[in-house]
Amino acid sequence: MAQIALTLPDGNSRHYDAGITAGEVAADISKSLGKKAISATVNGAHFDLAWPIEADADIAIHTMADEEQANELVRHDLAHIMARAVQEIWPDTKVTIGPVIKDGWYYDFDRKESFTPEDLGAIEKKMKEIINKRDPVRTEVWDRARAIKHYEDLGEGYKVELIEAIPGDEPLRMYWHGDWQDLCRGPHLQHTGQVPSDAFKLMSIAGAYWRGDSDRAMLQRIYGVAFTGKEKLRAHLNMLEEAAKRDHRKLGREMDLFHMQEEAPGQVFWHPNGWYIYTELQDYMRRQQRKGGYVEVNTPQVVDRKLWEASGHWEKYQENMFIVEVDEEHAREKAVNALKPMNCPCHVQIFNQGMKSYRDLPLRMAEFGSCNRYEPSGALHGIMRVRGFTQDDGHIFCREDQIEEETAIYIEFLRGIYKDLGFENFKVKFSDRPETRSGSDEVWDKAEEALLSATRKAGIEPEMNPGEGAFYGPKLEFVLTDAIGRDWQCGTHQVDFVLPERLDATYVGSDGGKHRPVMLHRATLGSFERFIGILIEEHAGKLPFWLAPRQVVVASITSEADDYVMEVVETLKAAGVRAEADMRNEKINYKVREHSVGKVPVILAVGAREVEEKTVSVRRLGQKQTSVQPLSDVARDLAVEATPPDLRN
RNA sequence: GCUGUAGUAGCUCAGUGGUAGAGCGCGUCAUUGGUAAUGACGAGGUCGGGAGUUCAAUCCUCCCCUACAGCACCA
Repeated sequence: MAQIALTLPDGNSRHYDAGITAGEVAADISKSLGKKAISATVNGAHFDLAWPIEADADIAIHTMADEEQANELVRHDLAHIMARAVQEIWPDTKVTIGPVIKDGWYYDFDRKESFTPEDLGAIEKKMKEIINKRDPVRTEVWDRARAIKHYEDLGEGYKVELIEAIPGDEPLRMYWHGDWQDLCRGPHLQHTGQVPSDAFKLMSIAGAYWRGDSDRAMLQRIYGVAFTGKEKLRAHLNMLEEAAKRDHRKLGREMDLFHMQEEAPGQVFWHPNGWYIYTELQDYMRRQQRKGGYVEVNTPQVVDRKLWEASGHWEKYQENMFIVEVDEEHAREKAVNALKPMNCPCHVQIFNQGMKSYRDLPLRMAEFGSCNRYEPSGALHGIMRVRGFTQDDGHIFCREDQIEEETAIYIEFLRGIYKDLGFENFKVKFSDRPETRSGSDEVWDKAEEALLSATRKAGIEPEMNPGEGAFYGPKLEFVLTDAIGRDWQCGTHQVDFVLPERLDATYVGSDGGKHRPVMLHRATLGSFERFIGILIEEHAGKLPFWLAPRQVVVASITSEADDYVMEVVETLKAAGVRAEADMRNEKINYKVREHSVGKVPVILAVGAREVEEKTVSVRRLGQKQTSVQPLSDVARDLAVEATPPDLRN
């Protein structure tokens, strides 16, 4: 029999017969490792202890102490155990797929009756029974025909379809958890008892389309979370509870920032406090854009469908547009308009006025553009995904050879702004051509290459998002996450060769001939609505002082201090600080609590002593200790903090 | 849009086939207090909307609206 050399992480090599399993290697190294081993990494691949190793390789044996591998195995085995539990309780249920995801797993089932939240308890109980049985996990390799026949006989049509969709001709791995069998690429643990029975929890039931296709069957998905130990599960559940407190919908109410109501789904009623944030941000962005060489414009809300037909949006997005029909009495035909769902076609109209020369390029055009989109009801989410919103939109008209430079300039522009707003780290995703698109493949080749190369030159290696581009061009997405870790695209930068063509934008080149400009679509915050939502969750409501809607409350301790309270408020206002007085007949404890809950960053308490000394007692949000300082010093310091970062020296 | 869950006072929630309750908030009065809730009293609800069953519906049935979780979508 052939001999193979396996190299351990410490550099030592051991020699074995080919076909030895990682489990046997572990046992050979030491008896205790043989017992504790759960899996192995063989040449970078995660191996089941039962799989044969056929050639020389680097090998590392894993135990439960290896968090990454242990979590994967525990979660993956739990997916199987849950599917088994469900089929034991409801044998008419069809199984489909059940992958490991962040913090846990899910499994999709097809069953006539719906699972109820109460069922989760029953499933959990059954799962614990299976774990306690310590059933062996067994693996066999079958050829495809046999596997297909097997599933056809069982009536598991989804499994048959899965096998048929797996490319190539390789044999398939079949797993058994006790008597229960599933098609699976593995790896797995050796018996169900290795899964901690107290470190998982079934979280929720939701619908999910088979193969992610909304034209196909709606399955029932059960989500679970799992860890290697009880403490880690508890910590995770605790984290979720904390994250729920940062939810912008909750804080929006508590801080009196905005509300939404049935009559205007997906649209925001901004209250005075929220509008402070909004306008502060807008003022900031306007300054940044002026500094960045943009000209600001403004375009109509209601625009004839002809323009949307010309741009291609009518064809692709008609069902997501608010249609405004005007039936003018003497008009020959009814005018059909749409509320502007985006600004690009309007910006091209401005570009098209008059004759542009290559000397005008790059032309950076910006608009705080209010848009309305009829988003599907299920997509709405607080102020993060809405039907009425305002983008900090901009379009850069430039020559092809300016794409890279403009992209590089833009990435730096965005970076500086995100940094000012407290986002040092953000994801960058690159989305290339989607299936349905405008423009020739040559044009797409050019656009994708230019965008990607500029991004890489900016020192960013984006995450690839194949097929997710806009219909007119590839895009870069700048992604921020909410309190519970969901991704939200905020900034974007897109190359577009198509729209200038469709809307016939031209400029006169140095050769005197007409040329087609390239259009770069870009938004930094994305929309004020979404960005403010993210901002609230990121800071848990404790916004940077300059963005805080209520910056200072001056609270009297006794009514003797009322006159002085007003003096302090006036002094602060004169210094450019948003200050308000609280002279209610309440105890200082009460006032401190109320304004702390309201996330006011600074509370200044004044009583007899402060009146006497012309001082204030300063209390910062989240801090317990206070300090007594001269009013003039405090006014000076807060004036600096109240200044937006781009205006400070 | 799809699957599931939910909608009772401004907020968080309890409750019942015989037209509703708590805490907080709000108002009035008393209290002038030193850094996360002073006390007493009081005012708030056609129980998301519509239809049906019933002597009687906030509660049961159906339809609709909205929200939440996930899926699909996201110019």
